[in-house]
Amino acid sequence: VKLSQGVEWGLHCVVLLACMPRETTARRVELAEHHGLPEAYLAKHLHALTRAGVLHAVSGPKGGYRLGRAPQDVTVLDVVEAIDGTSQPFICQEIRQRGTGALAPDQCRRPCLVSSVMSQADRAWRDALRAVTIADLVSRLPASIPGLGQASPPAPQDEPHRNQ
Amino acid sequence: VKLSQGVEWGLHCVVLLACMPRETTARRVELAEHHGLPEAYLAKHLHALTRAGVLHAVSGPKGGYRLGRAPQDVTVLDVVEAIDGTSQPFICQEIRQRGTGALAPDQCRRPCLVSSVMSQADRAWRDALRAVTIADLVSRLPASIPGLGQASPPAPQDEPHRNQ
DNA sequence: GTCCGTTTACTCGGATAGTCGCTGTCCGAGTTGTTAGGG
DNA sequence: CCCTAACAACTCGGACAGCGACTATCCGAGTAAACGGAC
Repeated sequence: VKLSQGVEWGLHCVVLLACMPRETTARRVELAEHHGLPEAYLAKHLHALTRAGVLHAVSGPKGGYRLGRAPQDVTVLDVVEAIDGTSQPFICQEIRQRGTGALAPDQCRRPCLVSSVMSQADRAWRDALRAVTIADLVSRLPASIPGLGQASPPAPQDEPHRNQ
Repeated sequence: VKLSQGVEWGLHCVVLLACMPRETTARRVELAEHHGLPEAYLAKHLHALTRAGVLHAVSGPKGGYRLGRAPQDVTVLDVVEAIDGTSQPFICQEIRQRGTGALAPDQCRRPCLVSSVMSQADRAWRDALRAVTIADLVSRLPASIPGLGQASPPAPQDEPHRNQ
């Protein structure tokens, strides 16, 4: 059981985008610097989120990312599946039909019990993630964490050439 | 989200051992050939199960593996954690305290919301696996799948030297 | 016949290569705002 | 003054190395049964 760290990055970025006013785009470098993340690698995950429709990317100047759907229509599961894939963690190899103790095919009409238990657990996990939306996370934020959109606009020339 | 295939092997082996009469040891090669699995690699997972106390290993002739506890006292989660480890799939990196949008330490008294949701989902997953014991799986077996312990004992010299 | 010591064969356990996917990084294609020139 | 067209800068998207974990395999340490000999 191992979960990609990109899921954490994607979730925080999506929550941050949901905190901003609608139709406002945030550039990739802004999201990266806001969280202290490598901007080049973050691009990979943001692209995956765009492919899944969770985010909407705008090219060119004044471009950036914004939410593809309303915050209450984006679940945590959507973000997780967009980044880590939709494949089930457990794939039954039907070892009950192999080896000296192989069962007859007619004995295997019903799915393997082991596979059934693992699928049920996986369903419980996904249901727990599907029950929480991005809007829920935003509404539960401790206080005011607008973060983006406060420090940058007042200082357009924040770090022009690093030495000045 | 990725699950080791060794979990499937371990679960099937544990169920098979639970189907045999108590105090009966099954050799590693028997378990491997019964399921059509590589015997050398299966050793790694069986050793992990032994380390966790799920299985009990006996060395020497007439040795082998047997259950370390009663079937109703061994949960599916025990097997999964023994093979895949007990570490949580999601580890919060506290990125909310990094970057330009870092929060003050006193703002981070409560755990990160993202981490909280992921932990809750993980708990649901583990609870689903903990609710099922090996005895439950054995009782739900379709018909009679004793498998092991029927072909070997009647033929003590099954394959003495491969050419005979 | 019984007991004991040696041998022997058999078991599991840990150390050793190979391969796939996540991690991390870079440069190019596409698009839009800007600007200069002409009408 | 207005329109048009080329320019330029900025954005995201896809292709390229590096590393760790799972996969797969081997041989050695330890143990208990079996056997032979002595009593």
